Amino acid sequence: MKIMLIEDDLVMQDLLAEYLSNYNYEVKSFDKPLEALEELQNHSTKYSLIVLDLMLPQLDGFDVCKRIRESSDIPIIISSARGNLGDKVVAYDYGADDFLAKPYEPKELILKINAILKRVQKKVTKREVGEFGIDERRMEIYQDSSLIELTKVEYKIFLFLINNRDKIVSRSMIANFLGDDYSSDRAIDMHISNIRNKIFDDSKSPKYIKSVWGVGYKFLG
Amino acid sequence: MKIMLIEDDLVMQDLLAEYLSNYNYEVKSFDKPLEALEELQNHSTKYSLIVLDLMLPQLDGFDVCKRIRESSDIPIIISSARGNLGDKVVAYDYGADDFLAKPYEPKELILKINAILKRVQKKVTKREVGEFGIDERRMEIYQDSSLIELTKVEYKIFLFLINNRDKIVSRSMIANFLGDDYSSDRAIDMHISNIRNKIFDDSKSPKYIKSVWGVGYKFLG
DNA sequence: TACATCTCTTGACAATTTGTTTACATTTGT
DNA sequence: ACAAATGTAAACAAATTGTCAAGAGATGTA
Repeated sequence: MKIMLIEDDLVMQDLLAEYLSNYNYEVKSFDKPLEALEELQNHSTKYSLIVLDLMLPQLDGFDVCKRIRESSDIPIIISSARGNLGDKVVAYDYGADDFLAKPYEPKELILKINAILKRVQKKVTKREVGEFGIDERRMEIYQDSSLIELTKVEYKIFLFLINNRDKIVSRSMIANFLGDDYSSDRAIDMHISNIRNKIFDDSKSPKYIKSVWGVGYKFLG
Repeated sequence: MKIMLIEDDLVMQDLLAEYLSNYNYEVKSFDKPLEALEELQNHSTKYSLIVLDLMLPQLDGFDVCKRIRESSDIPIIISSARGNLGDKVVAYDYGADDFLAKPYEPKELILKINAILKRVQKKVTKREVGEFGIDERRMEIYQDSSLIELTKVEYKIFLFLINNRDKIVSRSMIANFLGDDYSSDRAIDMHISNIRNKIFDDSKSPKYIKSVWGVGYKFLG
């Protein structure tokens, strides 16, 4: 589970990152909100939750919150030294999911994170797309309620395709989604081929994964 | 994705052009607004977005904004050294999509561009032109709600024609639109011929794609 | 550690699909 | 009628994809 931490106080940043990592959360910290926003543009799906500090340089924290909401529904916990009611109201108004007044016990943060993730997980985990069932928490995909035995990379690619159903997804988008290291086009083709086999799809007359010549692949929803 | 940059400060121009190109945006810069307007008259469909600086010679930036809006809906981001509220209001009033007060971080510009394009993309995807339905996200064109199976180049050419409906489009404009490498006139004719077949059009008495002798082609809307 | 096993990537090449050119018939404008 | 422009079938060239098989990399286990 990956958490984005936006906090300009570097000491605080380290502290929280360390603390959260003890609870098996992977933390990526940003002290510059613009960089955080940029990261979200490209890799928003990587993060499960954002912890956002209000006192920031460059940009007002509320603004950051608003901007995140423009393109994503990731849960946001706002932390601020100003704990007055007005700030809280504004924060919720801008789409924040919870508010934490500084100073706070790290444990409080963990509790809130757990609570929110639990709430959200229930909603997000387990979905149905056509005849496929997706259980993100278990990293499992079912076809007509029977489990498809996918490897990790296959799972990720298939999930990515499903999440972009009917949209064309280029190989470089897939490679990018898989991580920062670039897989070759051929490697991705191979994964697609293997996935197709496992879901009994046929590249010539595909029912699920269509090749878009010269562009990429498309999951037919 | 191509962006038009209207900015009279040449240093700034270069800086931004370079920066944007790092984000895979192709930039065409203009320091003279009149030239920009002229370019838009002829090739407005090439551009996805305009970044317009207010402090310009010859013509007031607001005026430029207004004039662009007379003939096109391309998103406009206005950047200006005067960041006061009045300017902002006027800018929005003239149809600008966003406002950026100088000095600003290039990153902010990127974020705004991404945000706007995303917003617009959603709206633009799926349109109807005559009996044709266009779904740009899926890269698909339908005729009377049945899918036309076009190749990549055919798709691009047909889209280009549709986007210029009732306007005459020369072969060189098409070649230019396709990319930097030039296709021969004959090759384009061939594509047109193939498209015509797929949409059941007849070159002799065309219902959709008319040849304009000595000039090019025209999509009849 | 050493071994078996599973996973991922790569090279290679055939099969396929797409794009361009050639060649010639046809049409158009003067 | 003539030259220039267009239409298109067919041949050709180029690009992309599918997948086998081999090997590199991980992971688990005795």
